[in-house]
Amino acid sequence: MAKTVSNVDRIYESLRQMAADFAFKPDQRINESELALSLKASRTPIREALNRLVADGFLTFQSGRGFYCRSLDPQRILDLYEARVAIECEALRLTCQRAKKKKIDAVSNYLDEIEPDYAACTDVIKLLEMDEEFHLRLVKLSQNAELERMLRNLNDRIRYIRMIDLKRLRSKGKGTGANPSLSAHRLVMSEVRNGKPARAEKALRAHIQRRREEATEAVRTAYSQLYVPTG
Amino acid sequence: MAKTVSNVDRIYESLRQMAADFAFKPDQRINESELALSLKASRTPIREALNRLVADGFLTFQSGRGFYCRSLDPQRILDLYEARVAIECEALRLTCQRAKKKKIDAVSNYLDEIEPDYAACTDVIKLLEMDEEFHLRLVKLSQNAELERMLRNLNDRIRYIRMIDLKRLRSKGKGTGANPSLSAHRLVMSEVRNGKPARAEKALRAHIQRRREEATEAVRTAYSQLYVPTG
DNA sequence: GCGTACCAAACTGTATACAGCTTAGAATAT
DNA sequence: ATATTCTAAGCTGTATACAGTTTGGTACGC
Repeated sequence: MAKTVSNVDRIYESLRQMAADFAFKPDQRINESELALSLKASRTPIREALNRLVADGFLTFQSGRGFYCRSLDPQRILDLYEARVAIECEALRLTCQRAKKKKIDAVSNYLDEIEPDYAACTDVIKLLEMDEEFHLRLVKLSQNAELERMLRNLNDRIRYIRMIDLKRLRSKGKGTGANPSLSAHRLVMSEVRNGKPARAEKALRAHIQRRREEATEAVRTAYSQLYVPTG
Repeated sequence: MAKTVSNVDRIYESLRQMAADFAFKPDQRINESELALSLKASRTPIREALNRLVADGFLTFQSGRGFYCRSLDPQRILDLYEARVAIECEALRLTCQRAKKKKIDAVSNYLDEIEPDYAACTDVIKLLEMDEEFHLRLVKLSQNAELERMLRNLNDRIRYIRMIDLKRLRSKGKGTGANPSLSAHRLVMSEVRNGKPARAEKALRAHIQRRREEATEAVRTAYSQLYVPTG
């Protein structure tokens, strides 16, 4: 009957969601009292949660001036994509070294399972969730908890831009049928199953790199969306 | 005349140092009131700092039960070494792609500069500082702020074990003269300068891997040191 | 018109109080 | 002796108060 989730956890989750979605505009000062009011709590737990978000890379903190939303700097976004490559490719390498065949097949099966949804899905958020889930499962195969932790953090911080990017892709090439990500995922898995770590890594690297190249444009779009009159 | 560093920053730094040095024993519950007394502050800023340390991976948090020191699990330490490989090797790859020759040479020069100190140094802490500084400069060459941030965090969390490891190496092979790390560093730099990313990566990977293999034994030693009667 | 000094409002930083939960230990029953 | 319940001490979670700082605006001097 124990309350497993505390108030500060709830607040932290809310704020993280808000930060991920850029409910705070880039470089905007964050008003603690306002948040306390809207989240129905006092400033103390709010500040605790904000501190965690600083360490997560969502916010920055200036002594005496409070918390600020992270800036939306194209270069920093590119950095995040590169960090993803670092984490995911090393995980892939480790996976090829030591993952059980059964576990690998399970991830391949996951791709098969979601394929109908993935192909038909029009909800960008759902789409991104499935994509992240695949990449996360892939990294989990490495059996390295730290790499998994790092990927989760990167996903959180890069999600907003990836969402913008996906929206752009959909609106541009709508009705093209087969999703390019899905086939890229399949290619990676097939190389892993065949025990070709170098080829798998190359495929994964190319897959992420392709998205990375669109990031700068996505950041531009994100700005315009964040600053339109109607939220 | 502005006070650039706040109280909570001071507390955070103190606590991080304590956590890195395992002033809190693995899995030990952390008493906030005690800390407040010893750091001469109230519980509020203490808790803010503790929350940051949770996000940094130094502590864990259980709702209703407070903060706990991270456990000292050999597997988790091995994970950290693998994460280092991920970060540093990708950084190296990026460095070979885009770092200016001048900047690369500067890091090589840094190795030359510290060589006398490095060879003569008997202080394990200083030695580790120089080693970390080299690896950090190497990652900085990649011009990726995120990779740099990640390496700093990993260094903080792995430092204690690396220190134990270095102590063991020194006591075992004392008076052997040339330091194996230094020559490994030189090899990496020389491959980078020659524009051989694959060979540089292989050398760096092997260098970190060698330390990783000793980590389990170092954890064992760490345990025995942490739990001896006299601190 | 431009820059500076000053003032008030707003906000952050921290201490403190207290309610509620957790936990360890004593007392009791089996 | 062992298991169980109860109790009290200690600790965490959060609200609130207030001191000190930052900030934006206004009045004044140049």
